[in-house]
Amino acid sequence: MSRGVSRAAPSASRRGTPSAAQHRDIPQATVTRLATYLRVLGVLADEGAIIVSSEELAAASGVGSAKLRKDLSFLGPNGVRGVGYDVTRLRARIESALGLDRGHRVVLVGVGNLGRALAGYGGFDRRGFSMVGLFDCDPALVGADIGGMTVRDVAELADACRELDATIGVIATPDTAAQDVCDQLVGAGLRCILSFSPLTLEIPDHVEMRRVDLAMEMQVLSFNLARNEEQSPQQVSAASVAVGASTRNGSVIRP
Amino acid sequence: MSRGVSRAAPSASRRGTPSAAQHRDIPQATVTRLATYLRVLGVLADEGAIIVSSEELAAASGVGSAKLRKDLSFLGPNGVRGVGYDVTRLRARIESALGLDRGHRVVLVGVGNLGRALAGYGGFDRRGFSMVGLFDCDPALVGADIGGMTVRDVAELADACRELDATIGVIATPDTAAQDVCDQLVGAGLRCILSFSPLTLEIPDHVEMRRVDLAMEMQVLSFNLARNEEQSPQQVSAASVAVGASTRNGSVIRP
DNA sequence: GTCTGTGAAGGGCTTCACAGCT
DNA sequence: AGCTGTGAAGCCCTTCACAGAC
Repeated sequence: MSRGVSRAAPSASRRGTPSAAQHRDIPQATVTRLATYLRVLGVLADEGAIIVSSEELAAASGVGSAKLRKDLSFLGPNGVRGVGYDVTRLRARIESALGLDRGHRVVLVGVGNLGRALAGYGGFDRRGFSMVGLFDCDPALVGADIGGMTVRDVAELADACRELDATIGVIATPDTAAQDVCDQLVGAGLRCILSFSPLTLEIPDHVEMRRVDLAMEMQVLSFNLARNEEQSPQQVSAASVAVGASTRNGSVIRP
Repeated sequence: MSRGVSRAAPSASRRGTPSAAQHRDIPQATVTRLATYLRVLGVLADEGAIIVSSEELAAASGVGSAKLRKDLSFLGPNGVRGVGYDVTRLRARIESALGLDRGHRVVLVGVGNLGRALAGYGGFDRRGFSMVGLFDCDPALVGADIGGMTVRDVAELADACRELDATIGVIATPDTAAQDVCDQLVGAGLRCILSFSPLTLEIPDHVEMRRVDLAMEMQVLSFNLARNEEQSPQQVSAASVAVGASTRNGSVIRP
């Protein structure tokens, strides 16, 4: 994930100012789940919930309640003992911790089917991201209007990133173009890249990159199936078919 | 991730027959990386590589060499000391371990932009999956031809799954339809589901599910950016910009 | 009594360093 | 001499159980 120079030193664990020990000490695994809690809280808020307990929020998020409380405790005290968490307050707290209150501006490169799916995905705006630029190298697509935005030529990419003040770049191009696009995004000063190419793209250490590899997800799924079948060899055991009560709409407090 | 009944007991750790201790004891984290190694080995094979060392394969995969060797050791001895790994043999070994040699048959529900991107994604066939059915509920889409396949009505889903002998179901529908489609897939006997809905879908314990949440990936990215900026406050340090030598095309042995 | 926040115990994964084979 | 395979040490994360606030 880092180009050259043996693994970026994992040192750096002493806090700079005692004021903002916000980000550093949160485990990576917790960060991933915070994003989940945030989404669930959004649903609860839409339903009009005001207070939610760790048990309820955990169930709706698919984790254990102890884990959830531990996760939230990294952000400092958030709830009221004997009562629960204030939905609105907790949401704001997590958003702030994840850095979503800074209004990220996203550029997307590659408007094939995947790119179009991303461009049209309403979930981004709702979660603090705004799509500010679409790019492609296909002359037939440049100038086209997709979801209210005009597709620009990828040749303008680097300049446009600066001009648009983009903070996140998304690569949804064919594999052959991925590294080149990546280099351009990095060259333009972007430090956050989300790639849908299965290739291991090379980036300098200061750039943060996440990769979503669709085929890989299926492969992991395939393995887990094999593992499960080993456990319960032939047939699905009757016990595991009997499902418990759904946790949808628990006893969340409403106005 | 499991519906009802407090967490499936994590017991079950004794091996059944000593013959096939293949699947059980492989750590989840290792499984994820095996999928990565497999892809990289594919590239190496295409380039004509015959033997590869742990150092080279690790670098191309973006992990440390010790970790790679440890990962591979879970599959038994695979290499030759003092030499390296036989590319073809190792590939076959990993494919077998991941259960990819059983020829998974995939049905895809929801052929919007995302669904189309998945249907047209060449990477699946190349990695042991074949798309056998496309479904949608939109009458305007049913009957349409996408990538050589005819879109069928989602009403036929359950029957078609059995008839097509599908082993993996992919949900690429809007959120509102996700749980319903999921229930149908489970009802038809599928035990492997890949969902692109951010919702926490409810499934019985014997079904394996993976979720890809695009907005969540961006949120995690956002946090990591914030963390990095705390480390090197204002400007990118000059040291981290200096990138080392690329590891592309190392000294892999060719014919 | 109820539900949060947290120290402590436990388990799993990573890293190290080297024994062992070619 | 070179590279794999692996015990052992260390670290991170999860889980448990309960103290503490309301």
